[in-house]
Amino acid sequence: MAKEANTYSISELAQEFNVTTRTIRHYEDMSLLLPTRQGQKRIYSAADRTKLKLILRGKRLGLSLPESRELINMYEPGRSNVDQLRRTLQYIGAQRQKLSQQLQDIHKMLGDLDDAEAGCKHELSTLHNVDLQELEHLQQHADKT
Amino acid sequence: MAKEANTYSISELAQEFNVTTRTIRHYEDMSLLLPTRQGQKRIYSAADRTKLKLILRGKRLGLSLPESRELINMYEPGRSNVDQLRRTLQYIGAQRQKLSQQLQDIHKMLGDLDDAEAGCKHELSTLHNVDLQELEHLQQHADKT
DNA sequence: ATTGCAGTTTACGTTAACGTAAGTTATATT
DNA sequence: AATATAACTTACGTTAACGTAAACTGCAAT
Repeated sequence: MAKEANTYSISELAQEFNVTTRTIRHYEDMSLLLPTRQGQKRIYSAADRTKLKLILRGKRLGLSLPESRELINMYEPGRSNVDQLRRTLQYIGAQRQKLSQQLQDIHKMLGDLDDAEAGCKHELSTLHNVDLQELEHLQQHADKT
Repeated sequence: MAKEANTYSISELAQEFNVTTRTIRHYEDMSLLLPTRQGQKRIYSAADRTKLKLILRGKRLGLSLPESRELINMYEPGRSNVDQLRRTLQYIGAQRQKLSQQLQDIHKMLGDLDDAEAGCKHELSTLHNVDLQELEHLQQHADKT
């Protein structure tokens, strides 16, 4: 049984996810990540990498860092407290609501984009006709001289 | 033909969309809205109301105010410039990409929420069993005294 | 006339999420 | 040994999107 290292340096993760090392350290400051250390250097596990991925996904969806922290902690075990579990279930429901609202928003916006695109293309085509007319004028003018 | 007023005061819009008047004025400062005036007071048209709705939708999807401004301007006429139209089409495409990325993110996160919920409910059920066992102990203890 | 809203302007304050710079340390390479 | 490279800590700076406070202006009802 060989040792499966499967760890990452901070710059490896930074490269992979296209963020700065400062950003990753900031997430640690905000208690979203807690990599082990090798001397002074941070060593990130596969789990850490996944957490980072979740944070960035949350960011794309407009979550704050505390919100992402909540979600990450949810996915982890060891909350064995009934009240806390109930609160977590509440939170899950709330998040679902937000996401379904976002789904609606996205579909509406996609519709709007379709309309806008159609409008643009239409205008473009009429403008092209104008261009062609102007071009003909120019050519006639050129013919005359 | 009667006149259809269909205008709003700033506080009416604020109430309807659950934002502060400060927020609405801020959008004006950022050139997202440009209501007419009745003396000093701002008068918002139905079009202004729609714009506000678009801004807030954009906000829910993580757009910045300049981005929302772009989108709003897109939906309006009078850009009759070929280059500008092409750039707008580009922008539309980019937005679509972002939205489809968000769609993916949302579906993934919804899946994660399902998992988390299942985990929670499972833990809750086992904890309830523990509670029941403890309850029995307590009752037996109470019986003894 | 005054009290009380609803609205206005001006301007400084606040928070989140990093950016950026300066100085330090550890490891590897020439 | 010296230099480079990557990482580290500390700490002040920046930007967006408003919040908040202060002081002013109508207009309406008491």
